[in-house]
Amino acid sequence: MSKKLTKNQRTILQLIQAKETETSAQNLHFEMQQTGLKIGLATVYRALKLLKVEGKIQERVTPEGESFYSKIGMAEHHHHHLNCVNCGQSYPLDICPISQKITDWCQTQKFKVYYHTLEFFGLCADCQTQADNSECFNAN
Amino acid sequence: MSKKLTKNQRTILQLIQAKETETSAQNLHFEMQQTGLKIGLATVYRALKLLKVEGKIQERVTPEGESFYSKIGMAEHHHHHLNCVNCGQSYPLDICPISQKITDWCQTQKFKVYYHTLEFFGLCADCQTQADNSECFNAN
DNA sequence: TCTTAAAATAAGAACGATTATCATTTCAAG
DNA sequence: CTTGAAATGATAATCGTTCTTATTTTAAGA
Repeated sequence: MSKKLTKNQRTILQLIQAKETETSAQNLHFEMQQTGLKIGLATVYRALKLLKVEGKIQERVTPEGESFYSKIGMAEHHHHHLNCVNCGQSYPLDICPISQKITDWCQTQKFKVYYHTLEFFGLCADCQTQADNSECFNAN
Repeated sequence: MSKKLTKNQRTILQLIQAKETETSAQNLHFEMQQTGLKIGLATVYRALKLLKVEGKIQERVTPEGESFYSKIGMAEHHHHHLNCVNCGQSYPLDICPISQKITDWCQTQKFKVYYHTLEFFGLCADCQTQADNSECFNAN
């Protein structure tokens, strides 16, 4: 289990671990191109999938269907979001009410938990006023 | 706010409310065709977006980027999942550790919470053994 | 009941992130 | 140095979703 990583895979893992914010596959690809590292987009996706399956990074799929990747949040230091169902904006929270006890229980379900996501959905301040005016339902 | 719904929009809302399980836009479209109701796929998507923005239904985006819709879970009667990062399978849970107190706190952030999602990610029983053998990383 | 402007709709094209394909290159064991 | 497996790059294909545009429906006013 957990085979030795290739150079590309290691580079991507390090890039992600160096970031405090989540990033997309496309963005990682762009960054590597800028740095002079030639790498195919498909390879980036393949590496991300591998790292994900090995539990080394975590993925969040936005309401728009795009995936963002980040290092596994250590202890209580990970992020959840308030997501606006109208404009799609995500506002990070810094609380996490999921106790270790709950994660432990999930493990007993013959499921190996790497991490969890907790997302709240509703209307952000801006869209609350807009929605009241019954307009701007095509924000993003 | 909350304008009168069109016939199509009402039909879709009722279809969703009649279901105990989440359903996709494509599936709703298919079902309505079967029933003899002629409706365009785009109209289904527009209706779902409207209902979502009005807080009448909730959306869950799978790790594969597909959206599933369901009625807003009343009280503690909604669903969270164990999601396998390898094969993509979602196993519904029937516990929810998010207290009303937390939701209330989110409301104080000038954010109107309609609902939340809580998802656990890791390896399901099958994929744990497969991953140990370092194979089959292309399940789905 | 007509008129008419706004909203809703249908059909299909377009979009875009992701995945599949496949030929080529790299890697590691022998 | 061989050689087969794994990784890679370039690009085509996929597919759920959104956009476009012409048409139809709706609802309010005359």
